[in-house]
Amino acid sequence: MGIFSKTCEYAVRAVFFIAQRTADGSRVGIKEIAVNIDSPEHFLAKILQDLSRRGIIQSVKGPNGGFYLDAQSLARPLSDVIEAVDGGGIFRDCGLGLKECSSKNPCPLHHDFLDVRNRLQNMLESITIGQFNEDLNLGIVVLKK
Amino acid sequence: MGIFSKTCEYAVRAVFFIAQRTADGSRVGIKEIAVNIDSPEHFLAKILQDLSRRGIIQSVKGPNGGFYLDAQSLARPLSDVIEAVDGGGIFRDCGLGLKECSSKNPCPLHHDFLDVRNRLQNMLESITIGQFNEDLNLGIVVLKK
DNA sequence: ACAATAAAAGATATTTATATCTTTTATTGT
DNA sequence: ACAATAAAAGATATAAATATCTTTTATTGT
Ligand code: FES
Ligand code: FES
Repeated sequence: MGIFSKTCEYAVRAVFFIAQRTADGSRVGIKEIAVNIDSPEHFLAKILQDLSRRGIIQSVKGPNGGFYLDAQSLARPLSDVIEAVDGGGIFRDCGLGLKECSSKNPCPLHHDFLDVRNRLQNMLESITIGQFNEDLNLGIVVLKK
Repeated sequence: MGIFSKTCEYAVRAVFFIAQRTADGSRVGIKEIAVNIDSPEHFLAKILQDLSRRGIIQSVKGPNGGFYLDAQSLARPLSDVIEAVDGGGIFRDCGLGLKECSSKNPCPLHHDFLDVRNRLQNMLESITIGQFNEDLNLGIVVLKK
């Protein structure tokens, strides 16, 4: 596994995809999302249900229903998705697994980890969910393969 | 889980502990290591067996036996331990889980991830297993609690 | 009202990571 | 040779992450 759990990777890819596909106010269904971000459909459904309950994404049932993002959601920092799915541990926990990460009783790598973690956090807090819509449209960046 | 697997966290903590405890040429047993880095003994044994097979740490059986590190091992970069336990994925894989991480078909976060990953890699490649012995002796850094 | 649609929810299955226990092998000192 | 020691190896066990399948609920258009 990488920096995030697989679950979280799916969540971020899905959220980016929904952002791009529903910029015009339409909705996109779970099947279409799953196919386009290359994720297991039913598993992704669970993930998106959870994000929907938390208000990070929006959804409507029934015909013409699906997932979408309102203006507020599009403006959210990506870190909100990470926190919702994986929790904030990646931003805060000791890189060597000590129960407490503190500059009082630091592990040998505390100083270095703090730096890497802060960079990661700053990066994810300054990226918004909607900011790649255009690049995705242009094919400059991709969400599968 | 954090940036590394739990397995890998145990491995790094253990390796640091062995380095400190055997700087005088002695050996340290699995039980003592486990207690001092707060890890499950038998599980850690498996991990250290693997590191021993790979030549990253040294061990001898029998009375006065245990784990230790030769001069070469003390000088190893910490990245070798990470690579041995978790594989190099953390240094190379796409942060969003795309099968290939490439600047040709990049994910939206490719640029940012590349930076974070490279920093992490540089950091772990420039840290040696033995370099915290003194800080550990002085209690400036710790491996448990 | 009704039928069709699509997400939500519930239940279950599979795989991987983590952990424990037992037996074997190598080494040492007597 | 022998008994004691400690890691290595083997066999299971448990927990968590990942994945699939089925049933229910909300919404829409007719
Ligand atoms: S104590 Fe380990 S990263 Fe802070
Ligand atoms: S393609 Fe995603 S990090 Fe490089």
